[in-house]
This record gives sequence, C-alpha cells and structure tokens, in this order.
Amino acid sequence: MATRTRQSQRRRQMLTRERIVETAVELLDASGDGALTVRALTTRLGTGPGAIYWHIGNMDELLDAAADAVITAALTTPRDEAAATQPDEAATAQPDGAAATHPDRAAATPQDEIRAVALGLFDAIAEHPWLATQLALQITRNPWGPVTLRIFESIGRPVSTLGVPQADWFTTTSTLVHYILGATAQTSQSDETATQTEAGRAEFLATASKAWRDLDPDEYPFMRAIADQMREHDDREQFLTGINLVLTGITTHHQPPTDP
Amino acid sequence: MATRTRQSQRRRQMLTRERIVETAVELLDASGDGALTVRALTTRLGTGPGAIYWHIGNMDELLDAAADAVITAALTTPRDEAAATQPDEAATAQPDGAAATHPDRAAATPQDEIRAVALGLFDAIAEHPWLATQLALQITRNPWGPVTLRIFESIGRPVSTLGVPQADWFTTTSTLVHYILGATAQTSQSDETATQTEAGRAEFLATASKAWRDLDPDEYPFMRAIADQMREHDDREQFLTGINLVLTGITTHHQPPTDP
DNA sequence: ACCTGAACACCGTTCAAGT
DNA sequence: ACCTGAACACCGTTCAAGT
Repeated sequence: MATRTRQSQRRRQMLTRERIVETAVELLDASGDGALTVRALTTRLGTGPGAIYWHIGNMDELLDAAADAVITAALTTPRDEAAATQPDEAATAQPDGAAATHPDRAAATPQDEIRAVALGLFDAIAEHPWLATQLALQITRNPWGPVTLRIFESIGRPVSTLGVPQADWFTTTSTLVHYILGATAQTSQSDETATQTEAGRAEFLATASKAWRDLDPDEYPFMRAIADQMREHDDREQFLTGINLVLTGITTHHQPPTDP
Repeated sequence: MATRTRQSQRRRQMLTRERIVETAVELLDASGDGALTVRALTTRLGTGPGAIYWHIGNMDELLDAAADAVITAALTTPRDEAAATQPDEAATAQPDGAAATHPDRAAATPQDEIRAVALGLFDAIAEHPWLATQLALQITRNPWGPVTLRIFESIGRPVSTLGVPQADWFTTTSTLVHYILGATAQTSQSDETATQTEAGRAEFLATASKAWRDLDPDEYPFMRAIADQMREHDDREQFLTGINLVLTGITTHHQPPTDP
C-alpha cells in the first residue's frame, strides 16, 4: 500500500534535530497551536517518542526551535519578499506611505529599514499564526532568548544609525521592539478561518464594531466613540502608522527641529 | 485534626464562581503558571472536579476570569497605590520625570493619567508574574476580549483629551496599548526568584550584559554595543521613557510646535 | 439546582531493551 | 550512537448517580 512505502521512505532518511523542527513547523502551520504533540510527530516521522527525545530535550525546546527557525528566516529574507508574499492583499490593503516595502537593494534610510524589518515580522506572523502565541510565550518566559536577541539586533542596527546618542540606543530600541511585539501579538488574527477572505474580515470588523457600540455607555464611552474607526481600520496600515509614531517620538526627542 | 476542621470549614461556605476565581488567583500567585490545575483547586476547595465544572465552563475560562479580576482591580485602584505597592524600590529606582505617580486626586494632565494607568499595569504584573503570560495568551487568542477592552478604555479615555483629532483616536490608543503590552510582557521578570532581591537583580543584569558582550561580533554587533546599557538599566524607568517617547510621537505628529 | 467521584481520553516524558 | 515501544504520572473533562 501507499502508506507502507511512504512510511519506509520516511524511515529511510535519517532522523535529525533539523528534520524534527521542520516537521514541527509543518504541523503548526497546518493545524495550529495545539497540533504539535509528540505523538503527532512520531506518526508523521514514523518513529517512537524515544527517538524524538534523543534529539530534543523536551517539548518547550522544540517549540522554541520552531519559532526561532521561522523568525530567523523572516529576518534574513530579502526585504522585497515581505510585500510579495501577500500578492492580492498588498495591492488593495496597502495604503499610502508604505514606500518602505520596496527598496530595490539596501534600505534607503534607517527608518525604511526599521519599517521593513517590522513588516517582515508582521507578515511572518500572518503566515504562521501560531507564531504570535509562541513569541508571546517565549518573551515572557525567557525575555532574552535567541528570538528576542535576533529581533533586537535587527531593529537596533538601523536605530544606531538614526542619530540618537549611543546612551539611548538600548531604550530606544526597546521601545520599538516592544511596540512591534505588542502589535503583532494582537493582530495575528481573531478568527483563523473567518479572517482569511476579504469578506470574512469585513464581517468580523462590522461585528466587533457593533459590539463596541452596544457597550455600556458609562463604562465604555471611549470604545463606543471609536467603534466606527474599528470597522474601517486596516491592521497592517495601523501597524505602520504606529511604527511611524514611535519613530517620530524618537527623532523629535533627540533632534529638535532645525528649521523655524 | 486541624486538617479535617479546616476542610469542613471550607466546605461550609458555599461554592461560587467568585470563590473559585479567588482561589485560582491565590494558587497562581503562590506557585505560578503551572500551579493552577483542576485537582489543585479541588483539594484546596474541598470538592470534586464536577463541582468546579458546574460553575465554570472550562480551564481557559477560569484563567481568563482570573486575569480579568486582577487587571480590573489594577485599573480601578486609586492611582496612588501604584507607587505605594513597592515602597523601597519606588524611592531608589524611580528617577526624574515620574511626577505622574503621585497625583493627589484626579490626574493633572492626560499624559499623567496615561503614565499612571501604564504604571498600574506594570506594577500589577510585577506583583502577579503569571499575568504576563496570561495577558499575552489572551491577547493573541481573543484580541478583543474583556481584558483588552478594559485596557483600551483606560488608555483611550485620556488619549481623547490629548488634542489629537478624533479620527486618530483608535490608532493612537492602539500604539500606546501595544507598546505597554509588549513592554510588560518582556519585563515581568526573567528568573522569578533571582530577581526578587536587589542583589539578585544586579547579578542577573551583569550576567546578561556579559553574555551580550560575548556574542559573535559579526552577527550581533548592536547587542554588543549596548551591553553596558543593559547592565545599568532599570526596567521601570525604561518603561516610562518608552511611554514618554510614544507620547512625544503622538503629540508632535498632531500639533507642530507653535513656538519658533 | 448543586455536588460527588469514578472513569475516559490524551498529554509529555522515561527507560530498559534492542541494534 | 541511535532507536524501539511499553509504561508512568499527570493532565482536563465527562457523566451517571446522589442530595
């Protein structure tokens, strides 16, 4: 039968840590957060649990490795891909002021580079929704693990050419990274299936908007006031605006306007 | 024996959803993230699992309720407490520009109110470390759940009196909230025990700083460059600086300086 | 309506035993 | 050195049965 040959084929290639991490990412991509179990791995790899545990210490380590692999790819990928991965959406959803997404070679300005890295992370999480949860967990449990380090380095590099005094590099970069992580955490997607199509997303926004307007006026006056903006907003655009807001804060804090 | 009487005492007061949530918070505070199990609840409440599931739908719902309870308390608490909860630290660690922590009545300026709410969340997470993980999980799994709503409302209210056009309220508030959530997620504490004492924290910072300096110079030039700042930084102070940076970005973006 | 407690399905992890 | 597979401890959750 086909099953037997596929299994033996799988068995034929040797089991490595790399192959386990690869399969873990596949499982997570295919079926989301709860799908990565040792047993799912063993059936897909045609082995037993002991084989897995020979190569990886435990489940958390594997989750870390999977997240690290995807994040590293997202951060080292040529920046153009970030915009190219979502072809149809990019055309409609991408508004003005997103010139950063198409630098032909090296980024033009540090700001462009920061925007490009941020969008790279944003898009990576859009492609791998489990990453949002995983990033959040890693950052709380191991705040200076390899993933956080890589993100800090990627954002910090352009920050260091931004003109802020070196003494402020750490705090400045932290502010940017923390915003990026907070924003991507919430933006991942509310309902994995409903948000896939454009119509489904519109419906979701309309529902949420209506829910906000129906809130208690005494307890939630602000949320009611912005219910309309909720319906009309675009996550990616809002994310970029936030980046620009923080960048404005950083630069104006350090270099008061030279022209009167 | 004492055990028997205590148990029957517990049994005597009726089991309510509220009492279950209360006990859940106690367990989480006492022993952290993994300590909240149905069985731990049953022994502590002197019941069986069936009794628990009569009052709460499932474990996730209980976790949500626990987080909601603590967050709500942190957001409605008179702002003074935020500074008062960490008496000795507040004296040393609190630098300049933190006048916001002691408004005698209503906050003086919107900025002060925003800082006060943010610090309230920061301190709540410092007191309940499991909140960091829980907040991160909730925001990714249910981006517009009650907890997020409450935080948005608390930040959005002062934002609406900041002078930015109403059309930008949602995006502006999002930027602030996302920064706050990202920052508090990472800041919770690296090693729960080691960071409790001042000496332990200093040692942790020194170790991390040294680790950064020992990184690969080609891969991590930036992290190496800021290793010193890591050793000397204070989380709370850095958090406040980040808030101020974002606030600067918001206000300068909307009201160009009127004086030349 | 509210609670009991045994039972179920499903985890991650271990480890003697094989090759 | 690398893998097998049964076994263990521990989860969340259900449900017939009681009061």
